[in-house]
Amino acid sequence: MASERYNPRTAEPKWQKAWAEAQLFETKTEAAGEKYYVLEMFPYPSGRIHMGHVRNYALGDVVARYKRAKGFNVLHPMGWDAFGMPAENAAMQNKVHPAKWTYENIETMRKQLKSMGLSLDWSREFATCDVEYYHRQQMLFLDMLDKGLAYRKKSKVNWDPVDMTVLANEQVIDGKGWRSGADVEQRELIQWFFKITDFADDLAAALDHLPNWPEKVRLMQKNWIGKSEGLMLRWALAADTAPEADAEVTVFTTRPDTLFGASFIAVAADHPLAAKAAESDPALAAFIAECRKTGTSAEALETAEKKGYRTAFEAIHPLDDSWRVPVYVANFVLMEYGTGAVFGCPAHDQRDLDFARKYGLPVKPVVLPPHEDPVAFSVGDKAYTDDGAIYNSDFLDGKTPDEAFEAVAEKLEATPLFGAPQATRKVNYRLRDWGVSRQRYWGCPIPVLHCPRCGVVPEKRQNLPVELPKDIDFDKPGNPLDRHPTWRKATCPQCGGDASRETDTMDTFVDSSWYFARFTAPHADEPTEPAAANAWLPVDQYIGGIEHAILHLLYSRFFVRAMKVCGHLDLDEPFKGLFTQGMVVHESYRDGREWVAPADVRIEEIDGQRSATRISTGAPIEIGGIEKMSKSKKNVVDPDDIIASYGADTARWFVLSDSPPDRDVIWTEAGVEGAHRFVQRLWRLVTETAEKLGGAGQSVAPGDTGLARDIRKLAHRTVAGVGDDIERLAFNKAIARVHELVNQLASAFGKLDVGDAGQAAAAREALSMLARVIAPMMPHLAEALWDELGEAGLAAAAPWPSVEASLLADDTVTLPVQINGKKRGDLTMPASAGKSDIEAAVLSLDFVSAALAGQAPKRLVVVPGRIVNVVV
RNA sequence: GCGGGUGUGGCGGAAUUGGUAGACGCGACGGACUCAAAAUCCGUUUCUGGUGACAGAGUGUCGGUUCGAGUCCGACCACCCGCACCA
Repeated sequence: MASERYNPRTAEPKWQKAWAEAQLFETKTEAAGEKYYVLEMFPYPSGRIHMGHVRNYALGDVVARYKRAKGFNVLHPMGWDAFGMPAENAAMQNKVHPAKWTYENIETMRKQLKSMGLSLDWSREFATCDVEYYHRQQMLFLDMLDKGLAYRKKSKVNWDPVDMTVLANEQVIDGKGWRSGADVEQRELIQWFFKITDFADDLAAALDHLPNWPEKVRLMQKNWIGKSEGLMLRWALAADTAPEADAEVTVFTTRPDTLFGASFIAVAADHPLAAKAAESDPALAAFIAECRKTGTSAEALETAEKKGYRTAFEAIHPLDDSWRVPVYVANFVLMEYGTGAVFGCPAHDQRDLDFARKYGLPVKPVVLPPHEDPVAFSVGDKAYTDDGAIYNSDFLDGKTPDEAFEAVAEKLEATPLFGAPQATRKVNYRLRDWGVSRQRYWGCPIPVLHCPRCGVVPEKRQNLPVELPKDIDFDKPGNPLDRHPTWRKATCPQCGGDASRETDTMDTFVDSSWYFARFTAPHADEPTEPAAANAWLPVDQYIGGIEHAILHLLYSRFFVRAMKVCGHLDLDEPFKGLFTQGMVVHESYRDGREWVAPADVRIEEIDGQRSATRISTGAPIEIGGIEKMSKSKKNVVDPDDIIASYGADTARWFVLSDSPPDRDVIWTEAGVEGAHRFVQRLWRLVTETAEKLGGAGQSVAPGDTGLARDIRKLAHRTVAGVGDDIERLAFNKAIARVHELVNQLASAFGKLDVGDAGQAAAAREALSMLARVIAPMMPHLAEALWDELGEAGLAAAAPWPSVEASLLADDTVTLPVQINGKKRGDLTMPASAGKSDIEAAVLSLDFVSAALAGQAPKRLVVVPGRIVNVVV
């Protein structure tokens, strides 16, 4: 019966089953059609999906379903980013094995995702904690080791002495471990690194060739890589101040053009020269110790005052050996960047200026701003960092800073100091190599052995995988692999003697750096099947949160380069198109200090004043801000509840409506209800009209006049518009168009004459188009409508409707007519009317001749198809 | 501090990139149907003045370019995001 309400609870599982049985979404690499790879960032199996997932996967599914309808061979896989700390935390807290916890979560979340009706190829599913997956990751590691892209070095880490583990920077809060609350120590450990800096230049340069990435993300990555070109510049220390002959200090500078403005050298507290000076100066030793202390808490640096300590050393100016500058140890110089030493030019660097003012050092300007008088110009408390003309600088006078840079570089490259060039050109990056060692259990074991005779030895490929032991205890802090009774014991592949396994596991960012490649051949013995990887990659449209703008995306870009070097694929960039979606946010509610979940709150509006009460007690509740859904603020809405009461289509439609997908979307109960009303309205419109039509209009060509033509125009225009909008990922606009179509069809169908075969056929065509146009967004309802309309097959397999171009053009155009730029009326003309026809018609309009009052217009602007402006 | 972005009705947001500002949705108000309610349908809804046709103002603020500016240019204000002693 057509008058029945649409019931998603019964309809949605039915269609999901039909899709699965038809294996509609299982992709064959060799199938017909141009390839299109849509991927959303795979989820961490935390337990349940949240609204952010719903939005992310709804966005991707629209693209996947639309492209499929357009005839592309679409790859749209799903998997699980399944290694990581929460599983270990759960193990410690609930005595459940990380594997069991993880796989149970995956089970739950897979079911939830399936209830969304996503067009995913589940046959390619994997979790990164599957042995089959991390086995191949270990192969990659060995390949990278072989190519010199993985190596070990000593590095400082944040060490939590209570949990006995290494913490990431984000896990250190105010110098304390986020879990234990213990003071975090800086420890030097030998760690594994990937040589991402080998590709620093390419990673930065290639960003310019990713036009389908958000500008913002490209910029963030560029800043992160932080390329700067400069000189390594050696300064001799004056022999009478230095403890040994030929002593020198090397600085890195990007501004050799300001060398004549130098007034001091500053070295980091950890610099060898500082240590040397401190040997004979206890006060300096104390200063260095103080720097180290404040150095650990990163937040303190922000406000920390620039402090320095003057050593006895003096350096000789590279361009004037009669000129000496003092050497300071300063708290603002970083040992990790450049050489750990800088020369200060206070006039043209704010930081150097602050320092110079504090210690009374000379401030000599050497770059003259345009239109400034060289005699009068001086620097106050603001350094001049812009372009200008070099002056006060001997042979550099009159040059631009760029020219002066070159001149200094050339001269000093050719000047020997203690038998080597005084300066060499050098490109420095902010980017550091990627430390991948984690002292944890639930990660991919690093497949190497430590042999007392042979040292660090890679495990043999045929001995892989190095599997995680299953019998593990989390009773004690520290890495369970370290204290496992037998797991570490192994045989050295080189000498056959006893050796012990590496107990570090890999950062989980490694797992997610190549999963998109694995999806192209998820069951291959090798990490990839190069032919499949090359056929499918790059990912045409990648969709995920902005929070991964830097690390995940940069690491993936690095991995593709490393995998190319190792012969696993032949690809320059992993993601051709990137889209970063906004968050799902919700109003928060609180009762005093306690946060209250939206489900427990009733909202009322009286005279425009919204107020909230707790449903159970009737107590008033304070309405808080609109914030990211989070458990701590309890402003979460469970997708399961929404799908159970409204259906997946309503949830999908809602998260796609209104807000542009790159902005935050505010979840509101009223909005969901509006979406659900629309679902029902569509159902009613289609079923009632179909019933009215009966068999009328079947296998008849739609009419081309009157109402039939009007109906066809509406439908064809919507198809064209929605297609454009989806291509541009403007789903909110696509939805507005569908609303418009439904509003207009509803009114047109009111006048429908079922006896007119042309009209009936036009109505049929419009409804069939409507079903296909909503299919990417509301796939279940689309199937139900498709079925009601008596169409063959599944809507999900139906091609995108083709548009008749003749129906997009108008026969007449209505031009707004302005007088002096203000709209005063309309003029309707045949679309074919020329400029002179329009001019004549405009001048004969009543309100135009009234405004002209017999005068000729000063100007008559006619933009055909757009507007007319009469200037009087 | 540096870099980037955004400011449009009560709210989320449109505006074909210089051409009718406010599409579409939410909310609100009015009406129809109903004994009544829900659901549904129809209408109104930027502000000010007017019963009204209509008039005036209006896209953060001030100025400019243009026949015409939400859109371009300059200055300022507010908010958001990223980076932060990177030499």
